[in-house]
Amino acid sequence: MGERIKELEDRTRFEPAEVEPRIVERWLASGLFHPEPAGVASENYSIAIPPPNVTGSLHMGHALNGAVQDTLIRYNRMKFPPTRRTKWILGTDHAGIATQAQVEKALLTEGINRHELGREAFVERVWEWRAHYGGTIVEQFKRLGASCDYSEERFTLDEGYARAVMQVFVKLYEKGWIYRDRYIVNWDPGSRSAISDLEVEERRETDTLYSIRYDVEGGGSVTIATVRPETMLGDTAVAVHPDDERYRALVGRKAILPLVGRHLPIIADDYVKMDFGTGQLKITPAHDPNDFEIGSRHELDQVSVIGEDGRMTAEAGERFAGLTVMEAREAVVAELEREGRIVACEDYEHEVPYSHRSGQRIEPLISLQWFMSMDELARPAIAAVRDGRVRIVPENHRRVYLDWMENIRPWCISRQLWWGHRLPVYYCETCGHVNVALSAPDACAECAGHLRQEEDVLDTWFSSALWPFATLGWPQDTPELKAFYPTNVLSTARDILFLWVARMIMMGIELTGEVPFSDVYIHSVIQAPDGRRMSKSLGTGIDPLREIDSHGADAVRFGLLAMSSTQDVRYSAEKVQQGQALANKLFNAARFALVRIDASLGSDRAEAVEPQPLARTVEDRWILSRLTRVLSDTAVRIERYDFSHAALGLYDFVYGELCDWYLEIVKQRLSDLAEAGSEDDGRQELAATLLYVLRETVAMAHPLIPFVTEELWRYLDDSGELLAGCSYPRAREDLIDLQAEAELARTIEAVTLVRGWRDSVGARAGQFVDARLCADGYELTAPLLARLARLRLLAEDERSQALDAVGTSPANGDASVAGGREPPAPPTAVASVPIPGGTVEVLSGEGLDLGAAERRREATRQKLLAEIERVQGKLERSGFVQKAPAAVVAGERERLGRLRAELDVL
RNA sequence: GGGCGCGUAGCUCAGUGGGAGAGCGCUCGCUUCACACGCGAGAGGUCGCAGGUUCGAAACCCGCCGCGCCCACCA
Repeated sequence: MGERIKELEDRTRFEPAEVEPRIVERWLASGLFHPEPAGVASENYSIAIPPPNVTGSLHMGHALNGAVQDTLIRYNRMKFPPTRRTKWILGTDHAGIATQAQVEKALLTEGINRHELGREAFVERVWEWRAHYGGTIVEQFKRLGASCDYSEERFTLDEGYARAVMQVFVKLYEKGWIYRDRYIVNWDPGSRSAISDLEVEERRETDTLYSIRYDVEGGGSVTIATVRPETMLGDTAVAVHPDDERYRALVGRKAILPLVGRHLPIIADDYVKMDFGTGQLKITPAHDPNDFEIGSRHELDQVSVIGEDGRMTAEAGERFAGLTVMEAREAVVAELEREGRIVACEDYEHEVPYSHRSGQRIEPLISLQWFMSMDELARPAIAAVRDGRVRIVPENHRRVYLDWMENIRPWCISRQLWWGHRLPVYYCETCGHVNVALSAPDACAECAGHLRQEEDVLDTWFSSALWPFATLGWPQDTPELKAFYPTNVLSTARDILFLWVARMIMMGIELTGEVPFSDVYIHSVIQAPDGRRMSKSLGTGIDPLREIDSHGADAVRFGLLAMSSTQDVRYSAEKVQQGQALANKLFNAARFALVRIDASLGSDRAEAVEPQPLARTVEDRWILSRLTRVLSDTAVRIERYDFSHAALGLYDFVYGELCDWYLEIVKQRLSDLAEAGSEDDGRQELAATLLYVLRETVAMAHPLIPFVTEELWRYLDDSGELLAGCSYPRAREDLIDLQAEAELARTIEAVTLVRGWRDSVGARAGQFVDARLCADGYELTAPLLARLARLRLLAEDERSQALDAVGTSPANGDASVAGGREPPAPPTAVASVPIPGGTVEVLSGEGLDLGAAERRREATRQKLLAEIERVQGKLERSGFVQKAPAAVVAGERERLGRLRAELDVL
C-alpha cells in the first residue's frame, strides 16, 4: 500500500478528465470486454446494442441507453465470473435514408447531384463517407465507459451481414410472403422514395375546406368537399352512401368533372359518411388511400396527377402540369372560382401526413413496390409476448405492442435509394420473368434472356430486424450464435417499438425458431429541461459529451439513471451534479480511510490487513448491517431495471450512512489508534472492517459509476486485477444486526436533536457543552453521542467539580463519594434536551442564549401536543381499534406512549 | 376517434392504504485534522379541483380542469 497511498494523499478531488481516459485504455487493453464464445446462451449473458446510425453522434438517448445497458452488462459480468460469459454486441446501422441524405447534401455543396455521379460512384462516395465519419459514435461510447465488445464491431452492410439479409429475402419470397404490387404508398418527395406507414407522422394543420359543385349529366349537380382541390384532376368517381335517401336517384348517373370534363360514375359505398359535408364524396383512387380502396372495390380508373417529383404530371396534369402541388392548388381554385363552382370555403383543422425522414409532406400515390405480408409473421410474435417468453418492461407497453401487432398491415420494404441492400431480384428483359436468387444468375431461368437487377434497396429496418442473430454469424451455426443467442434483454426507447423491436421478434422467431431476447426494457425519453423535445433544430439539445467533459462520465451516467423512470422525464442537471458529488465523495472517503489506516498501522502492516467484516463495536456492526441491505437492494433494483432507485439508494448509503455517520464515528478511533501502543488495540479489526466496507461499496457501485470505482480499486485491491473483471459483492445475511441498527438509529436521532438545540441557543461550533445523559439505550453509544454532539458528558465524580466551577453546584459537594453524608441535591440543569429514551440535561449555560432555548422548547412542546392529540384522536375514533390491523393499532399506541414520555421529560 | 400517462416543497422528481420525502435552490452557522464540487442546522407543501369507498386516502374508484405522448383511412 505504502507508495501508492502516498500518491493518493494529495488528490483532494476526483478529476474525471484526468482519470477516465487512462481507465478506458486499461479496460480496452485488458480484453475483459471480449468473451470467448463458449457454452450456450442460457448460461451466458448478452445484449445486442441498438445499432446507432453509422455517421451519427452520441445524443442524450444514446447516453441513457448506454448507461442502462452498461450497468446491466457490468453487473452481469461481475455476477458469475468466469462461468457466465458476458457480451455486449456492438455495431452500427447503415441507415439508408439518413446517410444517403447526408452525403447528397455534402455533394450538393460541391455542386454535384447523385444522378450526375451515377449509382456506383455515389455508393463509393458513401462508403468513403462512412470510413471518414463512421468511427465517431463508437469512440463516443467508449467515453461513456460502455463495455461493448469492441473487438467485433458489426455493420448492417458488411459482407456477412448482407448475405444474411439476402438469404432472408429469398426465403420469404419463396414462402410467398414477399411480393411485388402496384399499390398506394406514402411517397416522400423529400427522399424521392416510398416510406412505410411507421415513418409517417401526422401533424395538425389548418387548411381550407372547399365545397365544389360538379354538374350531373342530364341536369342537377353534386357538391363535394375537399382540402386538396388539385387532386380533383384525378377524380374517377363521386360516391354517396347506399342508405342515403337524398341521393338514391343519383347513383348510376354521371357527374362531369369541372376543368377536365371527364364523366364520373356516381357510385354507392358505405365508406361515405352521410353526416359529413353534403354526404357526397369525390373519389381519387391514385392519391388517397381510402379512395384507392374504394376504387378497387368498384374497379375505378386510377388517374395519377401528381408525380414522384411532387409536381403535376404531364400525362394528366392538364394545363397545370409541372406546377408544384401548392401552386396547382391555387391555380385550380382560381379557375373554379372563375367558373363559379366554389360553393363555400371554410377553415378546417385536420391531420396532415409528413415524412419523418425528410420532413416533407407525404404524397400518397400509386407505385410499384415490394411488400411483405405480416400476418403469418405476427402470429407467433403475438404469442411470445402473450405467454411471457418475451417480457416487456414496464408492462403497460405490452398492450400497445399487442394492439399494433393484431392490426398489422403489409410492410412496404422497397426504397428508391442507392445506399442499402439492393434487392436480389433480377428481371428478364426478354420474357419479363422475375428471378429471385442469392447471387446474380447469369441468365433468365425461364428463357435464358438477359437480366437486369432491381434498382431498389430494402428498407433499413428490414436488415436491422435481423440484428440480434445476424451479428453473431447467422445463418451459419457459429460458436458465437450458440453462446450468445438468444440475447437477454433489448433496451430502447419506445419510439422504435414497432419499427424495430416488433420486427426483430417476428424475424427472430421465423428464422431462428427462438425469441431474440427475453426482456424488452423501454427506458425514458429525456426531454429538454423546459419539457420540449430535445432536438438540434429546436436548439433544445444537450450534448452528453459536453456534460461528460465538465462533470465526468460517472456523473452523467448516474444522473441519467437517477432521472430516468417509467415515463418521459426532463433533463435534470442537478442529478448529474449529484452524481459528480457522489463520485468525489466516494473518492475522498476511500482516500481518507486508506491514508489513515496507512498512518495508524504503518505501511507494512497496513498492507497485511485482510479486508473482512470483523466487527468489534456497535458502529462496526451497524455499518456492516447497513451495507448488507444496500448490497441486496442495489442488486434487486438493477435486476428489476429500477435504475433510478439503484443509483439514489447508493447515494443515500454513501452519504447518509457511510460518510456522514460511520466515517465520522471511526475518525476518532483511527486517530486514537495512531497513538495507541498495545497490540490488542483493535486497530487491525477496524482496518479490516473499514477496508471491507469500502471494497464492497466500490464493487457494488461499479456497474453504475465504473470510472471512480475502477480508479479506487487500484488502492483497495493488491492483486492488480481490474474491478471490471471482479465478482459482484453478495449480501451476507449473517451481517444483518437489528440491535445495532436500532441503537445507531436512536443515537443518530439524538445527535441531530442536540445539534438542533445547540444551533438554537447559539452554541459555537467547536464548543463542548457540559451535560448529563439521562436516557436509556445509550450504553454502547454514549461516547459517540458525546463526541458528535459536542457534549462533555460528565461522569458522577467530575460533575460536581464542573458544577462548582460554574457556581451552580450545591456547596456541600461531591455526590459520588461514599460515606454517611447527606446525598446532595441533584445538580440543577439549565436546560433539558429531549432525545429518544430520555433527555440530555445541560448543566452549563455559559455563553448560551437560553431564552432561545426556552422558546425552542415551547415550540417543541406545541408540536408534541398536536401530535399527541392527533394520535389520540385516531385511537379514539370509532372503528379504528376494531377494524384496523392489530399491528397498526399497537404501533399507534406505542407511539402515543413515546410521545407522552417525551412530553413528560420536556 | 381510441389508448397510455402525468398534475406532491420555488425547480426537477420519488412516494401508491396507517407518522408528507430527496436533490438543487433559499436562510442561518462553520478554515470541526477526507471532501468548501465540503460540513451542521433550518424555513418551505389544504399532495390540481369536487365527490365516493374505507376506521383511515397523496395513494383506490367516479367526474371535472390542465398538460404530455402513442395509435387511427371522416373528405
